Amino acid sequence: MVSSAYLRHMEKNISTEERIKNAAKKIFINKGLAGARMQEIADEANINKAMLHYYYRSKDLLFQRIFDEVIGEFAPKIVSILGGESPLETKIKDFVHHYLEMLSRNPFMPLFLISELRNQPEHVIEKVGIVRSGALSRLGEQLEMETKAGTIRPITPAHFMANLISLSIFPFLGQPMLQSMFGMSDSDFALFIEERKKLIPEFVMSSLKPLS
Amino acid sequence: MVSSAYLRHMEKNISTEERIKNAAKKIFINKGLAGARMQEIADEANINKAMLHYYYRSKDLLFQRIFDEVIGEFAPKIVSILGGESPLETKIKDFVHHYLEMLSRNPFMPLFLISELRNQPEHVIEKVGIVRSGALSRLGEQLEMETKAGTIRPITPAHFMANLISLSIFPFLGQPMLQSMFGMSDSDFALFIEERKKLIPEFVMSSLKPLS
DNA sequence: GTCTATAAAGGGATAGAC
DNA sequence: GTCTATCCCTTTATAGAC
Repeated sequence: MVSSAYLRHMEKNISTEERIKNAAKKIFINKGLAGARMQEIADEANINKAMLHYYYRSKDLLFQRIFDEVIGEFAPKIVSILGGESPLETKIKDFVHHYLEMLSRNPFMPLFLISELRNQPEHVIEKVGIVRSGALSRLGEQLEMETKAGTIRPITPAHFMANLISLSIFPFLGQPMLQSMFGMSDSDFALFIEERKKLIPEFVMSSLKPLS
Repeated sequence: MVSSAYLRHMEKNISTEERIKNAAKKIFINKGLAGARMQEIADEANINKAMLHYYYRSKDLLFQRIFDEVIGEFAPKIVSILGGESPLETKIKDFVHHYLEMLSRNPFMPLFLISELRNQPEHVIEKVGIVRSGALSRLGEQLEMETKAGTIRPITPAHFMANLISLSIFPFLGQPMLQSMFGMSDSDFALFIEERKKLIPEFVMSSLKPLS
């Protein structure tokens, strides 16, 4: 038996906790751990500071929760796309399409992840599970197989991944720079990213094409 | 007439000011504006906190000085390489070689610049002078000319620059990630970057090659 | 110019009433 | 669960002696 008082309690509880998490995510992503202020998070969530500590005990714990959650949204897709059974070209297209789409909605996520990643790289890699899952070794075998078959030029998984990730993610990191340099408005930039959905796979594929 | 007392004074003055700047650069680059502590900078410079304020008045002013100076080291080379008269392939090679070399010595500079750039994008672009100098328009004309001559596929300057910068700079931003993912030691990573000096120009050139 | 001591502000965390 | 008030440590900045 569940009392209606209990239900009301849980509703409010969930709602406040969610509000805090959303507020904290926004502030942390924009300012980082060191730059974020508990007061700012509280204001964003329309509650007072004491509530933050009531629910999450400390700034560090709150941050850790947010950080892990963001990684959880960001990472598993990489593993499933790259570790899957699709042909190389499909993987490249899927990867680029999925991430440009996602980053268009969350353009500050890369800077946040990369900044804070430095403080706990091993924790993150473990949490992402890209190594543990074997996705990388399967990708490596795929690259090796295609090389032997003569369908692509030889390339190591590290360089392949570095190229793919660089081309997809960096433009969001350099967005202010690119917009200033080329006088792009926000909608220009959105169009620019849209173009890259086609351009990056072409770019990567043609660089892999064997020299005839 | 310049007294020897004055010279001693200036020597010490320059020396202390330099020491502060070097210390501040190191701390700011590693921790960012919000994460850096004046005490830490003072310790690094082997002086006391009061000196920092004596020379630079406030943390914000000290930061601004450092930030501008770092940009001054980083940026002009881009303008001179890309805005010059060399053939496209030479520009690509020069760009990649110069920046991978420089970033190998200063691997934290990209994160620092990109993080803090968000707070003052227009100031930076003006300071860099890449637009004002006309380097970008000259590069644009060069791309257009080569396209008309049929020596390369059509590409906009924005995408060209985005590709080149992404491939060169991102690996340093993602260094912890790449090292964890592929189990690279520091010297493995150095070798990885060394390989990219050849790989990136090949990669970019082959993607520009007209479809036969 | 350089130091010690201290003021002043900022910001994370807790106590206690409701 | 939520609020107000407050503690207290950290950090920036200044005063003042040398």
